Amino acid sequence: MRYWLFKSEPSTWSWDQQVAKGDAGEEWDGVRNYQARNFMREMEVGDRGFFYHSQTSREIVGIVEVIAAAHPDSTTDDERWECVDIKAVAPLPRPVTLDAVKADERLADMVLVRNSRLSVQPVTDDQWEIVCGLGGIDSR
DNA sequence: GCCAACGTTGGC
DNA sequence: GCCAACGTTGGC
Repeated sequence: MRYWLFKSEPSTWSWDQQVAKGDAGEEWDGVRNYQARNFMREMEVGDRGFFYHSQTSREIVGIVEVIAAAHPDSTTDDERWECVDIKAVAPLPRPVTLDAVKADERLADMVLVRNSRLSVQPVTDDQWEIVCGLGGIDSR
């Protein structure tokens, strides 16, 4: 299993909205960036990811699971763009802020720090465990 | 609200 | 194929 990070502005699509979708999940649509799309193409059903709120709160707030592999993005006719479907798995008991990530030298290489503009990012196994630890959750 | 960083577009 | 111009993102 691989790990990822999904970034969203809460005013556009928030964790609460994701949770409200339940196990049915939702398309992670609207991505118009080749790097982000390519990462989604690599995803497999069962992969897990962090849900990150950009802009106003700037923190990792929950864990999601990929429930459908990459398929055409229903919000555009442009066949270049694809997306996966994800569902909310659990909130982090203690959201991990961007400041906390930056303050932890073990996380210095996270894409979130290195390339803050990329909206879909890979997360290493080590980074996953560290962030889960900071968030107060068992990283199974 | 500002600005730096980055990606995309289009003229040549 | 290069590069300037432009648009967007996101941290501050």
